[in-house]
Amino acid sequence: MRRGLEFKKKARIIIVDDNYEHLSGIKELIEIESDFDVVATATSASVAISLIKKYRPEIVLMDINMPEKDGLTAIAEIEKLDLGVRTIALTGYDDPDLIFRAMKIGAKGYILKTMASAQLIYAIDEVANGKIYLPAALSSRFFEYFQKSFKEEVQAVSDEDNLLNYLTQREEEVLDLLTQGITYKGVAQKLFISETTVKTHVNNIFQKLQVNDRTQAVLYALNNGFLNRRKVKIAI
Amino acid sequence: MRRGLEFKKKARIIIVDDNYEHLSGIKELIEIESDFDVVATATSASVAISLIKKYRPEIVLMDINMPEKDGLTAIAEIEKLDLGVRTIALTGYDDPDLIFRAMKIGAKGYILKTMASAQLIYAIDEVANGKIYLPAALSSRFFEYFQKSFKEEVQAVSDEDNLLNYLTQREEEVLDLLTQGITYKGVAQKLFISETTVKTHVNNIFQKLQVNDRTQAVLYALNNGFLNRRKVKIAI
DNA sequence: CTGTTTCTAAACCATATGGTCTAGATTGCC
DNA sequence: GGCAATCTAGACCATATGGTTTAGAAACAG
Repeated sequence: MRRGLEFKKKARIIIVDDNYEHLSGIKELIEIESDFDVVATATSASVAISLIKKYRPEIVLMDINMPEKDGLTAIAEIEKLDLGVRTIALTGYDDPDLIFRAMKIGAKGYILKTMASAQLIYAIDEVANGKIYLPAALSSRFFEYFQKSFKEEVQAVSDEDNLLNYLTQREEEVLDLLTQGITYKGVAQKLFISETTVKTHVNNIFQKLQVNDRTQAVLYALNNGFLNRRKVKIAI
Repeated sequence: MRRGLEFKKKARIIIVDDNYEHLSGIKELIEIESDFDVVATATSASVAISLIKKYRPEIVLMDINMPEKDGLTAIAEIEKLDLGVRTIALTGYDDPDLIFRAMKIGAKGYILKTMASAQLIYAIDEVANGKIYLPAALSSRFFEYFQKSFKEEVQAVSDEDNLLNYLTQREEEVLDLLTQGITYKGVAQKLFISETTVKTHVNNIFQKLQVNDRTQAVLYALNNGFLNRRKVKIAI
């Protein structure tokens, strides 16, 4: 284990939960069952941000379900501060969308309140040691969601009747340059051909892609995975 | 456990590895230490695809590092077939990029060859039961990579000196229509203003975005999170 | 009230772009 | 050899696009 006694430093923690009873419950739990140091607590996200700036803790336990400013936004803000603070999301729901969003904005862990206290301690320990911790059950949910959102995109992109497949090599080169916002003249120079030849290619491209102008051609190309067919989009 | 004896069905498995010794090693391991049914094996991805179509297994163990057609491409193809086959990636490397790409294209698990045999069996079991399984260590790596790629995009997108921020509301509306490949005339009709007004707006947009034509403006907009600033790109 | 910003719109002009047709050279295939 | 596809390139024309300037109306801030 890399966290041998010689390296062990009591991780300093701030807990945020709008429910005061939960808050003190978690605080006590941590103080009794671990050797972490709860330096502060907060019942609102805005207060929490100030406390974080002041105390610079290693770990923040953040309840996601809070009125006013919600936990996700708070996590995003904390990440933006870039203080090296590692945040663990704490919530009652294993909603895949919540998990996905939390991990996306930079949460280093995600724990359900219903989980055993030992698991909470373990999670804090892992995250304090630089790892990212997501319990297997939540991890599984995350990936289902993750893959689903990709699948929809990929299908749209790698279709057989992608009109881009009908382009000749030269036409692809021309389109490639068009997607960089280069004029016909520029394309002609880059490819060492005359401008009229470029125009011929472009017209053929338009017909093959069934569009009327360069902007539409570029949009078609980008939306159908032309430039680097290995790129896709994901909704946050 | 949901997989009580009454529901247990011997999962049928196909193993793919270009190294024949590894292949038979894994096969034996599974046959001895579990009650899964290895219905076929293959030493190349193309053969594997045929076998999968023929046997319709529940699980495919796919080596990622293969010559000719690599495992990732194979997994993508299998997913495209949409036969309900669940694929587990098997490799020697815990390269985060590999893990990310494998999970993105739809692998339901990712196991290192160096891992204990019990873990392989466990993974197969989990995946056969409809879950997605990624060992904690790999999961951690995945998320680091995942978050890093998001962080870069988010920074690029939500930058203060994003020239898009200088656009007025009307200019944004015009640009929005431009990014849909609509002509000036079309924009004018949609916004109920004259074509010359559109031109004025467009010219202002060009100056603010420091570009010379609509294609470049559209590209700038797309690359800087104009359309739906909550969308980002990730490389597979 | 005055200056600023934004949205509107026109005139004028130059050039880039798009549509269509024709055609030679090259390559590869049957 | 001959056909098909591809890349090349020109002519010709219509229109869309881009650059610049000017200017009125409305909203808003100081």
